Amino acid sequence: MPKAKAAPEETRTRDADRSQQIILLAARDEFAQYGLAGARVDRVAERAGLNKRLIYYYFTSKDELFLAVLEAAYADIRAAEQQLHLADMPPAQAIRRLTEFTWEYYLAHPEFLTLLNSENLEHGRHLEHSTRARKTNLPLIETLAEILERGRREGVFRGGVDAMQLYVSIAGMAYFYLNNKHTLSAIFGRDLMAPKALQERLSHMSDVILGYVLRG
Amino acid sequence: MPKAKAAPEETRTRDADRSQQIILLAARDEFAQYGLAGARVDRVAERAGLNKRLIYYYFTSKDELFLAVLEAAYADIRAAEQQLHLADMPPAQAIRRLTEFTWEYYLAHPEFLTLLNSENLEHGRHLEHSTRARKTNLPLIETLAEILERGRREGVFRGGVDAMQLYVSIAGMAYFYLNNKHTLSAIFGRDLMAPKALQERLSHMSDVILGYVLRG
DNA sequence: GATTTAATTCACCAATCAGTTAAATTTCAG
DNA sequence: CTGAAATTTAACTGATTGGTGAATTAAATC
Repeated sequence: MPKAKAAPEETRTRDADRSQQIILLAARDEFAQYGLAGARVDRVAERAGLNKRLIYYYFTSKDELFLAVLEAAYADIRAAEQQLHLADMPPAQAIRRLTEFTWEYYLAHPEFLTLLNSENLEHGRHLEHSTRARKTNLPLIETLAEILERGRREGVFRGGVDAMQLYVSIAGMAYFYLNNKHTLSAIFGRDLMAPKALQERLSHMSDVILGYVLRG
Repeated sequence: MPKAKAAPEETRTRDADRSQQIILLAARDEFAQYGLAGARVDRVAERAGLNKRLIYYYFTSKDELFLAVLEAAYADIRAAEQQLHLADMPPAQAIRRLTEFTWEYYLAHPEFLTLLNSENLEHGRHLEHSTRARKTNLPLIETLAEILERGRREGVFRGGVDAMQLYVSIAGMAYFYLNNKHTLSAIFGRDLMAPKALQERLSHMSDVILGYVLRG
């Protein structure tokens, strides 16, 4: 980036931005796999193929590295959500789409779930000092509230539905299943990750959520 | 003082069972607070007021201690559920009661949530080797399936509802809210643990779940 | 009350970990 | 060309960690 002569991008031996990005992704995987306490900075360096010292050079400490990972994770999911353009859809379709999206995103990004767990285990102490996080997250609830209001005005949705409650329910139904798939599988003796099982779960979720918001 | 002939239980200075129980409770709190990786055996000993060596004497390793804690946690919640006698209630009341119970249990036992998280972070490797866990958990789904079937026969419930799906949804709606209360509060700027907020959450959950199972 | 057995304590690793020190290497503006 | 900034490296540290061998003490049994 900080250079453009004739052939700008070829054999970059040094690139601060790229190094930081590599560290961030390596750290994300490490934190996701082992949790904050179980993660090892040495292993992050190994994953990144970079020296450990560099991690401290760019991110100061393990905690600040974790915060950076967490903020990036939130930014990623909210950015993906905004790509859905829910506000442009008919209300019922928007809710269905959000449900599907949430399910599929959690399925494709299991690291998001464990990162959330780690942060909450520590009472959200990293996020507390992050104004960035709130700013990226609030728009979702606002959009959802508008959809609910629009649906109500059009007479297809019931009234009195709180956007945050609904979002937490959608997320929770997906989250619990996927986050706890190992214990649930062990306990109930069913393979919860079989394609058919995944399909059934999404179908069930949609039934529950749409059955709730749609006017009986 | 250390004597008891006629009266057997008074000032026991040594009691293997009691010590094991004390260790188990101390370990539960430690694992719940810090997760498996973050938990420290030295701190468990400190909490228990007993020597660390004793923990290894009774539980062999940190992992086996964790398994013991986890099995006890499952046994506790399933025992409490059985006390509800759901099978003796009208179907709709039983579902409502189960929803309330799940919410209140998670609220009163936050350690259950984080223990689950820890075990799933490690792909359920402790529970895998535990036949005890499956035996304590399956009856719940069987009971729930019977309730759903009874409700359907009586014409109050819709058909085709899978007991496991429904249970996961009930648990998930409670779990996500309570487990992630810190990040959700930080993000949405609402105190999710205020009495009124808690009441609203349960009310919402009941609406969603009963709205789903009840025949429209 | 002596002896055996079980419960508990003490003292101690060897390995690990987050973070640091100090210096080497590479890039590039001037 | 060169000096300084940017980037990379290896070696180290002080504290911590799960786990252990052996001694000690209380209770049960003889």
